[in-house]
Amino acid sequence: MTAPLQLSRRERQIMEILYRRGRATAAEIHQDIADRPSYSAVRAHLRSLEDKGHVRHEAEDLRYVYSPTGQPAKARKSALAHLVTTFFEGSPARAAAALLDSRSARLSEEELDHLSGLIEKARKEGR
Amino acid sequence: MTAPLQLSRRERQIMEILYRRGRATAAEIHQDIADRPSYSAVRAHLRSLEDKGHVRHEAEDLRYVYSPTGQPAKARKSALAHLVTTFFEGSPARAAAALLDSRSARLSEEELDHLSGLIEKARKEGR
DNA sequence: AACAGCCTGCTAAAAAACTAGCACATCCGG
DNA sequence: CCGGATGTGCTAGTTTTTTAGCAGGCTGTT
Repeated sequence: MTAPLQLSRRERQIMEILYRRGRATAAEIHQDIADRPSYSAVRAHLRSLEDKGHVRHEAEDLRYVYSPTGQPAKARKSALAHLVTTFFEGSPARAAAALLDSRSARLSEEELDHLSGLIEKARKEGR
Repeated sequence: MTAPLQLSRRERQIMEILYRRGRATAAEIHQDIADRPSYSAVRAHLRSLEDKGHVRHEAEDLRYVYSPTGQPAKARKSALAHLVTTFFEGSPARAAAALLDSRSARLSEEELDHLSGLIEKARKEGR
């Protein structure tokens, strides 16, 4: 039974920060939130997210450090899949192409090599 | 002055369907919504989205056909950027690598060729 | 013309999200 | 030992979101 991804705006903001940082205290999250609400509000949301099972905390150094319960890998994959179906007609290739677009990002030599390698691998497996 | 993406949960659902389909009637959107609300509710949201400038409609065949106002390309780019910073530490290369992962999708020969081409191009421009 | 079917606009009210602030605990420096 | 700084739990209130349903328009059919 996986957590039913139906988060509100604030909850999503918080989850995203957590995914980005891996783990964070309420104060850190509060800091990171763009449209900053009250510290209190953040804490309340964290508790609520914990209730719903999206987040867990461990006491550390007198305060709580929160982290997402879901495996980051899973979350990543699911987010990618969602984006691909929403914006790229379900085609991962198109999404990848958009990422490779040189206008938006320049990749290092190593990264390019790595990607080439992946493509080669895909070629072999496809055959 | 572009529309400030501050949508509620339902509004987001609707916008995503619109991006996915390009254009759709209220009934079609209603159909597509996972956690289905009332038809009436969908129409209300559409009107509200139109007020906020996220959506436009044209009368067609006695009913309204809605479509996103924003350029799809812009939306795509922004969604990608957001996802990359949230889940891939800001590295487009890692995101691309995830997309190429053969376990999640097998790409056609043509797609692979195309991607190789893009990588080559990036190599040249990087130099 | 009267009706059913499908559509829109609108509004009031229910539901959910969001928030502030209090009460209480711990730690630390004076 | 006493305040200030920082933390949490909780609860009640406000604001926003989400919803249903009414009123009415247009079409085509009988």
